[in-house]
Amino acid sequence: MTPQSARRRDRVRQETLAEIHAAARRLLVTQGSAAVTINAVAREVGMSGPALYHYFAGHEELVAAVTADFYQELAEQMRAARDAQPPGALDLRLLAACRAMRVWATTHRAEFGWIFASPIAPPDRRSGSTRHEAGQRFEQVFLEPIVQLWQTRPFPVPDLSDLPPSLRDQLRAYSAEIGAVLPPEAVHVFLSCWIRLYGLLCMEVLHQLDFAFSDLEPVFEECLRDLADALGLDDRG
Amino acid sequence: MTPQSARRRDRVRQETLAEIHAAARRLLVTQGSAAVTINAVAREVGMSGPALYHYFAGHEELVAAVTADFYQELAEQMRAARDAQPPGALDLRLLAACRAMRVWATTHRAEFGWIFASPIAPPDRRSGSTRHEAGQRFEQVFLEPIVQLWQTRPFPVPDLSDLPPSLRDQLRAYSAEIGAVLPPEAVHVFLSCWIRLYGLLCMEVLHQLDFAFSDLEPVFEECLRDLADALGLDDRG
DNA sequence: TCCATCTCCTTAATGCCTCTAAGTTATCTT
DNA sequence: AAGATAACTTAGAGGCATTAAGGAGATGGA
Repeated sequence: MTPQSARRRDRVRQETLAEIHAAARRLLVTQGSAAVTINAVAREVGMSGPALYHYFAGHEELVAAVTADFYQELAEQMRAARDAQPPGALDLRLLAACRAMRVWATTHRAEFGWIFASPIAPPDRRSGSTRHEAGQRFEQVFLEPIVQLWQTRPFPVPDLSDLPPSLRDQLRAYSAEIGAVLPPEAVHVFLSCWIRLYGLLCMEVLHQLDFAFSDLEPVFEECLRDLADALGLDDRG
Repeated sequence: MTPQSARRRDRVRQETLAEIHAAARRLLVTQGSAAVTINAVAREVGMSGPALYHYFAGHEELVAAVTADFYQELAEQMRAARDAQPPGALDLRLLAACRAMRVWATTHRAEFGWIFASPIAPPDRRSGSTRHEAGQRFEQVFLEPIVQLWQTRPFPVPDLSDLPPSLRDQLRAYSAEIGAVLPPEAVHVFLSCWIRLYGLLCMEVLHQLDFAFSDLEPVFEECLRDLADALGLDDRG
């Protein structure tokens, strides 16, 4: 066998794939989600329609692949911002990750919106799907510093026995799913923070707050202060 | 003139219009948002394609009209739940409206999702659009009891001078927009509550919390307790 | 070196979609 | 009764997703 050729062929394929992803993204950003069609993307990269089926099983798969890119890029940005802070400064690291999330979301509105409102319904949450895994990695960036925080300076948590049984069970299940790095009651705090943060960005990007706000930055900062409070952080960041 | 005939013709038109709305909704619920096409809707009501253009300028307008229906029905349900409580029980009235919102959202997932993730991007927030007005009425159902609450038993508010100037300006602007029925600092509390409540439902319906929760009812109830706290409500409801 | 094979791409074709145009029929209006 | 209007039809252009069939060139074994 000639690994030389095989390698080259593979490299070309990867380059084409990257071009396709870039073209799809360009179309999304410049012309909206409806413009991301197989044909348009193909045109953009100089192929004709059906050629894309050598790279994706269909439109849905293309969308999923691009969505996974976005998750990854977002997670990467957050991770970078987080890791730009000193390893010991857990507070700063967590806040930096949060702020990086909003910065990415607002500077990449189309992409961020695409993440949770892509034209594919219902959202593909199958375990094992590329998108699901990318989403997991994204959540992970938050989870990690919170776990560290929990281990070095535990934040206040509710008493498990005060929570409704149904909620308790779900917290236990998720705690198990993440490898029990957090006990259920700490999972509860983590998820509450996540919901407030991500929910706010979700509404912002979907224009659900335009009726009252033109700039959500101070609202986001206030949300961060709330979370810092809940986690016992020093939020002078 | 024969108002008799004119009235009849108009009645028939309204009936057809209602049939169209119903068909679009049926398609949305049973086959997802992508199935709501002009052609499919027309087929459903027994007309052929272009006939629908006598009722809507195009696909986008049809979508907007159906979306407005949903806003209206949701607002109606909330209002009904609210008004089923005694006029004096502001706490119960507010909580009832919130719970009705979630009940409608979860029993009409497709419709609720359609409200903020309809295939039309960017969301149509033009003042004067049917959808914008419907949205306003929807928010109104919340605003009203909060205004009453504010007038009869003011809830704690932040000091305006503690807020960043940009936020202050936006709160002032929105306060003015709603006719100054709430001062800016009370608007801040109102909007914070709204964001948490609506944001949670938004994430639930868009499947953004499936990774951890299968039933968000207890999470929603906890959120309600937080809001009740913030508003000084009696939340034994 | 030759030839089978595989990869990547093409065109053709089906059937769906949106939307416009033109024509028909039934229903007002006067 | 005659003209106007509303509601609908079919025809058709142009785009999209997807499948099928085929061609050109690189790969790789003989």
